[in-house]
Amino acid sequence: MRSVTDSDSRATPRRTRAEQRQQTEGRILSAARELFAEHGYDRTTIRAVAARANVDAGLVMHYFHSKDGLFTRAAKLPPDDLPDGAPSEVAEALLASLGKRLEAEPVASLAVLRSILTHSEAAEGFRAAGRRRVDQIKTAIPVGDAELRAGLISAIIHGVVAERYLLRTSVLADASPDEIVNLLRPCFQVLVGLSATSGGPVDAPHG
Amino acid sequence: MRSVTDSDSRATPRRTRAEQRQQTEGRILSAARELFAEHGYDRTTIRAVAARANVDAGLVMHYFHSKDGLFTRAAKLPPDDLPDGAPSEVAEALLASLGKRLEAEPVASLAVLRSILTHSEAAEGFRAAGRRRVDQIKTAIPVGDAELRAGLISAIIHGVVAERYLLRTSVLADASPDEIVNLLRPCFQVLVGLSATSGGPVDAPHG
DNA sequence: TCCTTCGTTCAACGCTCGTTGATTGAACGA
DNA sequence: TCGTTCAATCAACGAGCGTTGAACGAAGGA
Repeated sequence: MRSVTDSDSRATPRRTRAEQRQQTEGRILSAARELFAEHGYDRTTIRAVAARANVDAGLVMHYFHSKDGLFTRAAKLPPDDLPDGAPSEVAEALLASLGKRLEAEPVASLAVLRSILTHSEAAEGFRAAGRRRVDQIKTAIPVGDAELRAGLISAIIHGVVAERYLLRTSVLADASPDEIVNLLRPCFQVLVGLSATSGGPVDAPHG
Repeated sequence: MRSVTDSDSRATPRRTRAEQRQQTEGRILSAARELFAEHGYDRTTIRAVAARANVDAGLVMHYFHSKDGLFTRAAKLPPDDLPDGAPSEVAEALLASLGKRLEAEPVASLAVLRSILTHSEAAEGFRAAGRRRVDQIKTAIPVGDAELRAGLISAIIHGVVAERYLLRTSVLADASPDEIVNLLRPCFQVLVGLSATSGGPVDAPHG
């Protein structure tokens, strides 16, 4: 219950300036990620971020120059690369990646997702990531409408994640990741060009 | 290109008070729906709605009492009832309903959808509608995890609609409704409990 | 006709927000 | 040790917002 980042930032004065700054910046970024994920860009106040990070609002401005700057830094996502290969492998890789996102809340990713519909910068970043994903999937699907198929898979993933974590639709919020992944498996297989009943592990319907 | 509701609300003074009021209210509601759908709840200003409706902001308050009141009225949706029956029929009905929503922008529905992630009232209305839909679908699916299956279908529909109209992801925004519906058909059939290749019209893959 | 009703406008209040600039005091380099 | 750097605070500005209440003028009823 006791850590270095306690309520008073000057509790342990035995730190170099660089350490101090890095630590404070980190605290601000964590607070920002949480609040952006919880309330979205517009409803998240610089003052609120500062308060959660035990810091003055002016300091947030000093470090990140603007609210947009803070969001850009806080919502920066590592590019998720799925291995290309046979369609069945791609389908399984997509399902595994989805499963991982359903195991534990991906806070930074939720910060973007929550703000996507009302903040143009978040939307643009999301579209760019979507294009990358579509291009990756496309190369593994040997059909003419590969782009649309990849786009649909993307839409399904984001729809499920959004309803589970942002909207907390009870059905999806309570389900186990495995249940969801198993039900979605035939969908992904079909969209990837496979028949629904061939290739990859297919579980019997639950219950 | 010419209608009674032109820029000047006093252009045709030959109207009774009730007509006048109803007309102005309608103009305000249309403007509100458009702006809520375009920018979401937070970024839509009462002043902006009033300006688009060629009316003073105070009048909007006078008629709707608050911004929330305006949103509630503007975002009121007619309940979409899909016929219950055999799983295959339900799947087709869901696909048809999706197809309709993909043919023409459903503005009122988009106003809700755009505001869902940041406005709690919109979220609650959405969840309620979702529960109704899930209950409807559930009765037609004879398996144990019917609720989750229905929830997934819901999530897919909203994911697709959101990416097409709100995010305007190029792949989904440019595709024809038929292409989307046909690709999604096997997914819905599987989720509804059918095998992907039996029952209902199944098109050959496009291209 | 006169008084009431009501659609509509206008100016303003109070609040919150992003942002700024001055200021303080401790860490730092010479 | 002394002057500089820089993390951090504080008070304030200006803009935009939802909301209010007074005021005006045309429609409606007696």
